[in-house]
Amino acid sequence: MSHAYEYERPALTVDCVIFGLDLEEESLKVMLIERDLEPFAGRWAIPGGFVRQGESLEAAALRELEEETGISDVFLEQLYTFGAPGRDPRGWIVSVAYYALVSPDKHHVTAATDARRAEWFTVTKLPSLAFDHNDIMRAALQRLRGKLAYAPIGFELLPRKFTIKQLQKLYEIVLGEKLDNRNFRKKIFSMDVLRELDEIQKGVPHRAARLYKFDERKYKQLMKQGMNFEL
Amino acid sequence: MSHAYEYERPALTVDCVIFGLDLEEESLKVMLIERDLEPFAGRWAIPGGFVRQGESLEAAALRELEEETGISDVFLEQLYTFGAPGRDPRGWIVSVAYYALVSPDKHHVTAATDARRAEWFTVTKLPSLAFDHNDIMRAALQRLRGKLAYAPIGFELLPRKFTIKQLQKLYEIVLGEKLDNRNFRKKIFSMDVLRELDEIQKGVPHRAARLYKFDERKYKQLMKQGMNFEL
DNA sequence: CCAAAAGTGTTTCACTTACACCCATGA
DNA sequence: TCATGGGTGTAAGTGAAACACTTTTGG
Repeated sequence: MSHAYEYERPALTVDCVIFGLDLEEESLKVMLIERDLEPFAGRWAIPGGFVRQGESLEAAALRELEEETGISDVFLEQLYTFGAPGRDPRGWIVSVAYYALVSPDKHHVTAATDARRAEWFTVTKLPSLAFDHNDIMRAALQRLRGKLAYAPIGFELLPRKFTIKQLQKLYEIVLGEKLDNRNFRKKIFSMDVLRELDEIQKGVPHRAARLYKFDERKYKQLMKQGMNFEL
Repeated sequence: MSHAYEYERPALTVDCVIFGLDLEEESLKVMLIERDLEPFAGRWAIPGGFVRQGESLEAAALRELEEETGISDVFLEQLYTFGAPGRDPRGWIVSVAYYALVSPDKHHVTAATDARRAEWFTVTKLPSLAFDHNDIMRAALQRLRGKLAYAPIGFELLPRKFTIKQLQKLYEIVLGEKLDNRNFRKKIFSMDVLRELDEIQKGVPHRAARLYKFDERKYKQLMKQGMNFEL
């Protein structure tokens, strides 16, 4: 590790897999951008862009997110860094991948500031993506599925006020398996991280469900006391 | 994402946290290198170096590992990428951190090819490290502890042939808590991923323990069938 | 009053935990 | 033969899984 300047330097990008939930059609979505330039013009890709000097990686990811989709203030976590030689035909480009979880409250979506098309795709029906973005997507899905079980990140995909059924649906959609509603309720209530609201669901043609929100304060408290979230 | 060349580029390094186990003194170790150049001359740091063009990140980490410590053929996994502005006073340097698990079979160690001092440190007694390497170390430890519980990576830290007691000790050392030996045995045997050898421990002044090895073949088989490793 | 989803209790079974003694070996 | 760690069985308790009916509301 002598001088930093003896070496060729890669270009550095961040790519951000943006997850959203469609509760109506009960599917997990990701936002993709249609490339207008070569290479891979016309192909869909994970939104991303170059990191600027003086900017942290996370800041770059947040900036790209905002610029390309108009989305801000979301859950964001670093995923993995992709640097295989040849992954980008333009040259040596290393990409730090992030994933974001966007609640339906914030699907202002498709509001890309530049002219590129941005669209939500159902994760089970993805087109073949540009670059090594299929790999990135695979990694992101694996991480989301894995982490959902032991970290309270699912709430980031729901509206701030949600019903237990919606929460259960979220788990069923992402994990791809049916869950027993009685057991699910017992488990989630036993963890004592939900705050029951005085409000109920509106506009449903049947009995309305009670609304809840995730009590982050209580969650952090319990974590300090050594509880562990698991679903 | 127009032209890759409009932007400043960071220098890219890999740093590799090397974990080893000392079964005699029952402690978890990491290998550190004493810096001979500014910045941080004389301080201890996580071994690492610049990524070369045409080289994958993992290949760079393996190369550095080999060059700096003489260690090869070990478990290696990407950890996290550190890119905070100002993390390196020499300029914009982004580092992809890896961690490696080295079995005592391979502690040829301290055989750094260049003149720098390399030494094993007990993780609970680390000096203050150069750059943001304290953060990297924290992340590596957290990952190791977390992953040990649900992935069979502990075996990477043991000799190829080991006793159940040694395996248990490993878990105790890394997780920092005593485990009940009867329950530990029951659990590990119930997972059916160990192959019992016809060999026993040598050179102990008491009853010799049976030796086992991790049966990776069987493990993969069971994983496909949906079993999940957990300790 | 009917359709549709919300919400609730109990039993069974498996797994985890806690705990103490005999066994085999080398010196 | 004794000291040292290796190795084993069982009972109690806890949590997960399986399962079906009653309640509420809007139309």
